[in-house]
Amino acid sequence: ENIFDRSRMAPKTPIKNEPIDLSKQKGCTPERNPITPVKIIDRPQPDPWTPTANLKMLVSAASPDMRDREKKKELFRPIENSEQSDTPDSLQYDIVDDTTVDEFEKQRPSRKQKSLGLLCQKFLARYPNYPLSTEKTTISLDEVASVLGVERRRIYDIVNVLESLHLVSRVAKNQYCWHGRHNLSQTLKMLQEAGELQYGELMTFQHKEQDLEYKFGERKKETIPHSQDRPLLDFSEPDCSSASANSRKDKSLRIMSQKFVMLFLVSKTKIVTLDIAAKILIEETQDTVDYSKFKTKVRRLYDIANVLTSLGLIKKVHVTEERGRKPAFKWIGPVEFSGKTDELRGHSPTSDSLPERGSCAQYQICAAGKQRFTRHASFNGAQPCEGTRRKVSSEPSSPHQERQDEYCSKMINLAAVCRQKIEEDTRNSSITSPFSLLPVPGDSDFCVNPLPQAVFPMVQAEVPSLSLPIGISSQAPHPSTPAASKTENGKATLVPNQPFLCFPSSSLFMLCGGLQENNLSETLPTAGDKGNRSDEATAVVPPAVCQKRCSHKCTSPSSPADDEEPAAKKQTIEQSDLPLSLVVPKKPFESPKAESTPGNACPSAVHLETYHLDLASAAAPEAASKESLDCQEEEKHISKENANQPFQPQYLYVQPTTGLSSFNFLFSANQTPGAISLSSNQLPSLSVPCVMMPSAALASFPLICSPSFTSPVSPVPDGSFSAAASMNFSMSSLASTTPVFISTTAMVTPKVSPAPSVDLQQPAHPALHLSPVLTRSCSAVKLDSPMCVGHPVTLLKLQQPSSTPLTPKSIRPAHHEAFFKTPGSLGDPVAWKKNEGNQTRNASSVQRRLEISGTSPD
DNA sequence: CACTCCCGCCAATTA
DNA sequence: TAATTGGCGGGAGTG
Repeated sequence: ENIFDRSRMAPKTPIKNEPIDLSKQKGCTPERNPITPVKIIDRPQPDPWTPTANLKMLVSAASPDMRDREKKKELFRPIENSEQSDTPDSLQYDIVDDTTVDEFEKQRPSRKQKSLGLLCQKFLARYPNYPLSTEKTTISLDEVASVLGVERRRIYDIVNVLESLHLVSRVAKNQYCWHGRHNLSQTLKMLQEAGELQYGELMTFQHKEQDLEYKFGERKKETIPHSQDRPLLDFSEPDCSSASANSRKDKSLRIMSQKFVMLFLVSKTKIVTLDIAAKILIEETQDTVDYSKFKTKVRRLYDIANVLTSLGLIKKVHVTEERGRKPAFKWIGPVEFSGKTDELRGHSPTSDSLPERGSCAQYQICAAGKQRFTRHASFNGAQPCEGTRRKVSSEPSSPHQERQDEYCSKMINLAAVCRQKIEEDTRNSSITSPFSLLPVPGDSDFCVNPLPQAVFPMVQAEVPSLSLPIGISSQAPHPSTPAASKTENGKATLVPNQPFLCFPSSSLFMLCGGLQENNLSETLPTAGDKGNRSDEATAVVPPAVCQKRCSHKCTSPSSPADDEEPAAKKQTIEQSDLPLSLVVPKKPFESPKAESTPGNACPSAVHLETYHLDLASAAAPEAASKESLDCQEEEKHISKENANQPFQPQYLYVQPTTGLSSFNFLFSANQTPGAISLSSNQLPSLSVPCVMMPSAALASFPLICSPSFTSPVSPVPDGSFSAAASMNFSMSSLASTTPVFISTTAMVTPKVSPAPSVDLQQPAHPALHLSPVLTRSCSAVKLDSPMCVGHPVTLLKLQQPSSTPLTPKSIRPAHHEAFFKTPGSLGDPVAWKKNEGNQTRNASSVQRRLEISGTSPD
């Protein structure tokens, strides 16, 4: 019977008949494959496209479960219909169905004919876009596979993407329920909202959207979610998905698909380049990014894009950048989604759940698979771009703002991703694996002191703030591997005008004074990283060590408080519930500061995170240091005195940990007055404007303080140190390997004795790499002694010359461009490949990823 | 050669 | 334990 059906079909769309790959099914003998001798040769498999082959397939498919037989029959009919419909869609493809293709073609179906997009079209043709609500259409994978003449694997690809958009839902093994597009708008709306939360914030700063050719321009809408919104997103229930849902499955293709769609929805231009999307996705998913990962992501994106294209949601385009033409996809689906939500919900039960799922999906997704890492961070929309951008631009060479913009946009995206991750992690941690978050008390190796109040209360409403669960933030403890710290090149550079410091290497963070008058008392819990998946590693690391480091370096008292950890955990957990709600000021950020400083205008949202240290570098001293920072029981008070230059943004740089997957956070120190205050208080959340940067970008940079700062960190009385201490980011860690500087912005006062301060403007120390951009006036000091306590203002971590082996590239001074660029932007994948030195971790890896152009500052 | 992305191995999950 | 799912990446097809 089947055969007959098949045969009928065949005639209709001979061409289209895909080559069926029955081979898998059973031993189909290579019977006659007239057509593709080659393959045949290779494999004994029969050629699919022949009717017989098809029959075989069908039979084989059917046999397994006769159960669906009837259904199949039904299905088949539709299929026939579908075929006809198929072709039309093909429009999207340049390819054009060459339906005209000769029969030869038929025989040897070209790749295009076997494309996933085409297959998807056929698949879709089988089902009505808007099925009657009354009738539920079930989809049998076996059937479909056999009917379409493909392996099931391919069907999974399609179904997974469709499922991410809720066009179908899995009801049982081998069974999917077709919902059609009724809920599509709702789903998209949800995704858009979610996307805005995640990515949209970033958008704020793209004022320049115009420039962006293809970047994401995001909407700045005020839509920024409030903490409240979160609940919506809440992934709280992974459940939503069908029973099986939680599995890793939620992890990849489905999630990736949703995120990919979100990018489009959030993008002003509605155009997303593949590489950017891939990077974003990678960031989310992976700690370590390497070229192969990138390639894999791209492959997956093609898969997804093909399906979305078939759905008529996107189409392929090319964006032309300076670098050249890049493949991209443009959203051609609906853009505005008025709230139809009602409808959505109304739909089938499965569908009902959908909305939730959709919202949560993203988060869930992440959460699902990865508990291994824990990161906590929350951040709001960032507005950093400008600052960042500027910096970048500051570079002498890069005149192209456009690019920078792009970078910014990319970064934004990345940041969003990071945020998402963090959230997820947080969630997870709270939910599932708290441990991951916090080291077990016993374990605590981390120097981190959980600040009881890790949380920062938000001070200023104006600034978009994030609230982090305190615990989370506080926890930073994880064993950091000293090695890691070493690995880094400590390059510290100060950038004139820019108040922030960057620690190139992994674990550093910077605080910059410069807060405005407001005294910010910050407790930066940021450090908390925990051992991620590498808990083990962390565990391994003897706490003592950490402490040592801390103590040793950190003059600051901060000691890893193991004890605290428990508390921290608790907090964390609690907080987790809290969520990382993002508080976003609805207003666009216009912090006065920003205004004041044109360049830096972007107010940044603060992102706090807790990273876990890289496992790899088990002992990340830095981490410790970070924690230590937090640790500092004291709250850090950073007073910003520089009223004068209120606006220069100051950032705290948090070293990216693996968990973060290479993101660096910069917290702006100087916010609008009072904007940031981190108090040791229990405030669960902290709102700080910050900028998040892809670590990669940072990696290459040795940023440092901006001299511009006139007023150093608030001189906290003894706190100065304390301040410093507060800042102290676990200096210990820093100290361990890399020399850190803390200095006021203007100058580095190297407390560190060894090296006298360097003149800012000089590029400097050989040791340091100053990015060209930075070059302006940067002062870098090398300190042998890791820490400089005295000045609260800036910490610099200098590279140690030899400390870690750097790859040549890593060594290179990064361009300013590099700074912002995402790895992908950089271009050569090749660079990525380098990652061999995993140990170097993020920083190194990042650097590798990124191509840093090597203009060495020398 | 770069871009696409098919194909199918094989691990993770489920039943 | 077998079957279902689906991550993943080699490497082929296409331009």
